[in-house]
Amino acid sequence: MRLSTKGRYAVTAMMDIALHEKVGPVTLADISQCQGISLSYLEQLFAKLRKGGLVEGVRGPGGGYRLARPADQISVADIIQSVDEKLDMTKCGGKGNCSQGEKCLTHQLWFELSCNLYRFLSGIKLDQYVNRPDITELVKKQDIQYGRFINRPEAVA
Amino acid sequence: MRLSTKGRYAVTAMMDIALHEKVGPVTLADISQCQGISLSYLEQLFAKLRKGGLVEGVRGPGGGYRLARPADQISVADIIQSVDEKLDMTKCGGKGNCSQGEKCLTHQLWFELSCNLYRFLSGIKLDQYVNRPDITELVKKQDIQYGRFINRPEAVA
DNA sequence: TAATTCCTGACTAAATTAGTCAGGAATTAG
DNA sequence: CTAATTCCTGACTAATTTAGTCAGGAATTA
Repeated sequence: MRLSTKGRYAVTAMMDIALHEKVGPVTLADISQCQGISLSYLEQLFAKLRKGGLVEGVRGPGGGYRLARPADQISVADIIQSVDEKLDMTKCGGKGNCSQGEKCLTHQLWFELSCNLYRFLSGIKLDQYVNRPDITELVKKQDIQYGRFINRPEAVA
Repeated sequence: MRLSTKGRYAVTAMMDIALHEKVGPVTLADISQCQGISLSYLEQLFAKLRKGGLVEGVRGPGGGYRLARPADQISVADIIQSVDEKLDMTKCGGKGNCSQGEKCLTHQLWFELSCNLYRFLSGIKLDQYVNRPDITELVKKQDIQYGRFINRPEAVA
């Protein structure tokens, strides 16, 4: 489990989708513009998120991405794991052969730390932020600012 | 706050020192050999740990590094922060000007997540592992395996 | 049929991580 | 005092990861 800007990008994008869930699928072009992430890079990340079973793509006009399961069943850990592949922080990848065939001195340390960190990040689900009034208000403002859904009046209603 | 292999190296090295605290200063050469980290890279990391006030260097024969304060006052967060510099995960660095002068949609999200993560990692202190019998036993075994303190019989006693 | 959007793969650039090298400064043991 | 040990510094290189670019194809809808 690594925690870098790559993971932040992924979580940010997923959050954007979750926050607009009721409106319909969200295009990568919108996310790219509003969150300031390059479109092509988003496509790389979403290839992984799709493989991870977190989102579904909807092609054609009016399409975009939507969550593959409810927001209360998607955690920050799920997202980071999908894009960062590695799960644990032990040197040996959990095999326990880090030091001349035996477990190294810090194997247990990292194993436990990984577990705790994973448990912590698993506890944070997307819906925790979606259901917050202060956040949803901010979203509305910024959607207007960026002219989002300007040619989809049915979406806003 | 980033969490990468660099941070793992730093924590691993610090743990090695903490686990041998009673024996005396630990040399980077020993850490390098036992933990499998390049000596020169360790020197880079320890330059930062020293600046961060976590360790003190002792020069000359019999020297090495020791903790600058008790092990129960050094957290994993302290160590990672020392080597990875960045503290928070917001795009703007906490300034709140991420989106056209205003806070971006996910500013609050990352701010809070950073706080929580920091609180979590701050809670894990070095002494939690030093005081565990299973770990200290492992250390002894491996010190013999690597021939550590072979010319310092007073240390073992 | 044309526009939209996902989707794929190959490529490049920048940043970070990791390691190398050469040498100097402080300290201690002999 | 001398030599060995160890920290300490800075510049350099290599590998890996992150980020972005580009070109084009596939599915869908208006």
